Amino acid sequence: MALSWATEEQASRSEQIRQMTIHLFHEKGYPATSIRAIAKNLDIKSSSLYYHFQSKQDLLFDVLDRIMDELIQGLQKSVAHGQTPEEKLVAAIRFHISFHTDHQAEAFISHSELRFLSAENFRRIAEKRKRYEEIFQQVLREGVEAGVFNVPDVKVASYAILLMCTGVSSWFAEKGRLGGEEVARIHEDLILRGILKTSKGGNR
Amino acid sequence: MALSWATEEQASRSEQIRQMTIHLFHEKGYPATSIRAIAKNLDIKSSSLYYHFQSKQDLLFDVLDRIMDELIQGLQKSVAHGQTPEEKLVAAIRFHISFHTDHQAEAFISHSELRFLSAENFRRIAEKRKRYEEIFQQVLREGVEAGVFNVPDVKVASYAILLMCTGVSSWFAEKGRLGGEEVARIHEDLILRGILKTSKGGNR
DNA sequence: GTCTATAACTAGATAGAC
DNA sequence: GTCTATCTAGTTATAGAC
Repeated sequence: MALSWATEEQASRSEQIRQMTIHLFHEKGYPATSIRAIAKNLDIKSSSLYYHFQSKQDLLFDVLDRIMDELIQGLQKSVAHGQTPEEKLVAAIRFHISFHTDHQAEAFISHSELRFLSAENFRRIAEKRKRYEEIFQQVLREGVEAGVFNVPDVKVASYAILLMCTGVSSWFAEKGRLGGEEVARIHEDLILRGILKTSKGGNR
Repeated sequence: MALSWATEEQASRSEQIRQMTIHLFHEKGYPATSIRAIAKNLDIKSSSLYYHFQSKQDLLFDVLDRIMDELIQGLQKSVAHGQTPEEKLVAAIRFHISFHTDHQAEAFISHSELRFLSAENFRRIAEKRKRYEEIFQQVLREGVEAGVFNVPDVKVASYAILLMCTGVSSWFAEKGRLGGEEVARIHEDLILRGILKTSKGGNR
């Protein structure tokens, strides 16, 4: 599945640059990826890249900002489909993991390259990351208030759940032993059994 | 707690270089950390650094290799203290989290800088990482065989547990709301409830 | 063990032609 | 929108003095 802004058959040059940037940032990271290398991979000269983006920092921000928008939009949409806190949580976990298996490069750099953002750009991305985490925390809180979740610390639990699933992008292999859906089911099971008040999570 | 090779009151120059390297790699990453910067922070010239290490790559490998040794040794020692699978798992989680809260920089770079190792150096570090993961997997397997753990996929479960706890180093703040022990307890609880066979019909 | 000096190279970014 | 050419500054690493 391609990201929504990349679904056009003929990707614009700006979009080609973004995709190549994501690929190379994933492979080598921001500092080790030169503007020249991005350009060379697209068969243009590095100076041409500056027609589309103001600076390397600008390109980093643009890429990360779009990934965050995609994440937030997708999570909101997924959670909205659930009725109960348990359904909402499962939907959230499923979305989070499928994003991390389907877009490994995007998911990886959305964490690893944060420290290369300028102070102001970091502030803007950190805000969106907080919005994303808060959706999870809200679902957990609803479950606690409804008396179905046993979560002593919503923030720590949300970090634990997010990081466990986020980590999938570091080991998941497209052609590995398990498919994305199996991986998602294992994680749902582990998490639900970890936080549900009854132990019905195990035999859903 | 300091790492064992750093307990001497007068750290050797090589050790000072390693500590500064860890600090700067954590802050900026390998490619963005210049040999000059490491040297400057120790009030020596960059050329002097080459007396102690052959190359920047050599320094990266040396630092990561020692971190892996410390992790493996510490985990083995912790697990050996437990009698039952459950005790062993709690000991393993406690060690893993305390390492990630007490040595945030070391823990962080032991993942983030892997991709900057040369092919041969990567192979050597990856082997040690595998050894570390296998200790966790062995404990989980013992629990399954003893009939106390409900873990449908030992590998995925080990990754989920490790990554959940590993992630602590990315958000844990020394002077934050929670101490390291509280964080560890919350994670132990979440994991144990997630995998313990507490009721019948837990299998899928 | 640390220094000065420097070689050989690569980086981000811009000017101006077409 | 892409090119050539170039500026300035930074990079790893080495040679050889002390």
